[in-house]
Amino acid sequence: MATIKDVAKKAGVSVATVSRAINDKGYVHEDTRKLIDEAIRELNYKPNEVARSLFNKKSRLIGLILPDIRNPFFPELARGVEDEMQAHGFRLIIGNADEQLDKEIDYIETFKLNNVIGLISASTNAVLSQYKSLSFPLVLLDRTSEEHPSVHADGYAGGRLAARELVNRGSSRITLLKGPVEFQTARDRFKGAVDELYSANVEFDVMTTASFAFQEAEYWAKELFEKYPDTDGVIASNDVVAAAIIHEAHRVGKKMPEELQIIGFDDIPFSQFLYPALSTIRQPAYDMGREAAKLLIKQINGEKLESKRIQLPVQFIERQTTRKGDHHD
Amino acid sequence: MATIKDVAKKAGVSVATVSRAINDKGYVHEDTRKLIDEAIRELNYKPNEVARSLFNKKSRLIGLILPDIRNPFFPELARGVEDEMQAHGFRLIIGNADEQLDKEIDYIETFKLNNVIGLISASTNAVLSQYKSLSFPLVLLDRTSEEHPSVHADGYAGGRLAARELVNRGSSRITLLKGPVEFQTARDRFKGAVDELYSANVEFDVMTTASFAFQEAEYWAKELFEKYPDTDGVIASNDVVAAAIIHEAHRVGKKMPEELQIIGFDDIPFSQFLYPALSTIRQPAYDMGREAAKLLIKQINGEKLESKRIQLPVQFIERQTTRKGDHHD
DNA sequence: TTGAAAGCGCTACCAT
DNA sequence: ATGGTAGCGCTTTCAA
Repeated sequence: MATIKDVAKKAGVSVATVSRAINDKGYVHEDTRKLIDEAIRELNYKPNEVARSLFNKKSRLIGLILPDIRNPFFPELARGVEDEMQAHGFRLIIGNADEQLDKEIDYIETFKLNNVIGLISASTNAVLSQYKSLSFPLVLLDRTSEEHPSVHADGYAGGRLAARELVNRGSSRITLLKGPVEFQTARDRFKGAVDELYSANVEFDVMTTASFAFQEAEYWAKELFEKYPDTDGVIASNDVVAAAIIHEAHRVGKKMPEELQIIGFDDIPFSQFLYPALSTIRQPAYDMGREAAKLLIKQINGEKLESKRIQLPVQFIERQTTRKGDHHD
Repeated sequence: MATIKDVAKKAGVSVATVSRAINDKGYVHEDTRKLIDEAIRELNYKPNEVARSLFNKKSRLIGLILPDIRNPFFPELARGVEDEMQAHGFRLIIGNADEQLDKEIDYIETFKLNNVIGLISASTNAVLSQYKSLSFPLVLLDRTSEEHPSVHADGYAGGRLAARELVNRGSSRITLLKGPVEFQTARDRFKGAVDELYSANVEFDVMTTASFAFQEAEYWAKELFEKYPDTDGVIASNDVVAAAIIHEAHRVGKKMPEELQIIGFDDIPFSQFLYPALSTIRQPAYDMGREAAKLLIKQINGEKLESKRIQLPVQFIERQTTRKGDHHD
């Protein structure tokens, strides 16, 4: 690979001048610049990012930590981040924490040691001391905390919405699945649903699903019908769990949506292909990713953030696991 | 962040000695080492990867290029790669090419400029000249070429198997979906199915699905039933497409598996949750990822590769979109 | 407008 | 067994 020295030699100038030329800093004569551009092109020169990074203590790399790359919600977030970053000349490197604390810590460490210029984390353990001692900006995605800027969907409204739709469509013995308690987002959804159910004066049971992951979703589904065989409406903790419940409902012979209504959360691409197609509360994952990226870029550029906590609206997506409602809103 | 200088000062030795100590190279007295370890711990020193990388022209980073992070097959590959790499002290950075050539090129460039020590690519355009001029080893994953070591599943056998199962279970007007022609893997599957169908002397139509992606899957499904309304057996190009077909089949009122059998390819986690649960040809994605990682690590360590093309077996997963067969194998 | 030189943090060579 | 030092490729003073 050609270095800046090669370029300098070829153009007959010093490396300092070349450096100024590439970075558009300080003076460089028009003619000299031409010479340099020419040399760069001929040698197909690309500045060595590592050397730059060593000097600047900043690369052009952005780290993104995902808690579980297998849950389709997160790849969608990643795409939003990616597209926005790409448009601004930053490069994204993704780390999959696999819901394991040590992996997450490893990735943070890797990102630090490789001089990322910023970090977006959609992962579990934002409370971690690891996140405090960062020398670069951090944005929380699909998570919140007091200390860091964040982007998340309105889980509380989502919870209320899910409950309201279910009630309006006639479920009266509702089972509310509560996601992992560590997640603020999961708690928000839960609280929203509880509040709505209380105020509508509808009976409901609560079951905790201690994870959002695939492997366990089936287990939660089985447990659900064992514990609450009479339930006629389920508010699932996310679409993956909802998918498992639909599957199990078929197995135990429940008719959907006649005998059992189900509402998911997320609206992952697969939900439309389920049978019956899953009604769900949609989080605008792609947009959330983009917003998080924008927030991070602002910080990198040293701009003031007008809002540190960006909350995006959710939306009820009506499909086939809910009945036609008589409501109007 | 503490540097090697700080450690040296604190331990009262030279940086050279510290360097030798951390890297276990050359002599360093037991007592000195203790001093150094002590200093490292007190300062919480971590060697700066960027500086190391600048000198060595090698980082500990492995690049992984995925063609489409939204197709659940690829995250599964990624996890295999990740786990194996982690066990060997390498760090994985994932790039999502999003099936776009320029993004793929960008990622290769980023990886180069950040001195990755090796690259695994599951992406489209392995033919690219970009892949030729690499200064670090490359392993192709879910792809093959003559020039580079690769790991892939036995698509040909998979195609045969899919066709055989469908025929044995009584489909006689089969529609064979052919994936994107650029992919050797897609061509292999196709060829396998064609060969089997010919030798079984069964009628079949061919429809090309020019992508594996979600957004288009629904379109292929609709096209399928418009063009071939009488088909009673579909060999889908992958599970995502199969999911869309199941969905569409419900819409047009086809009973599965009685009137229509479907076989997918991949066995992504979601397939078990479809209704009817999808029968499919399973690729051992996680293992493929691990094997690719092993292959890359061997190359990095300069070991000879006994086999450059690793082919993993596929397997028929019987679920509900195929009828009970009368066959025995 | 340009260039010489120092230095980012680390490793490796060569002395000692 | 240890240390001084050059140099990886780049940017940035500072002088010219």
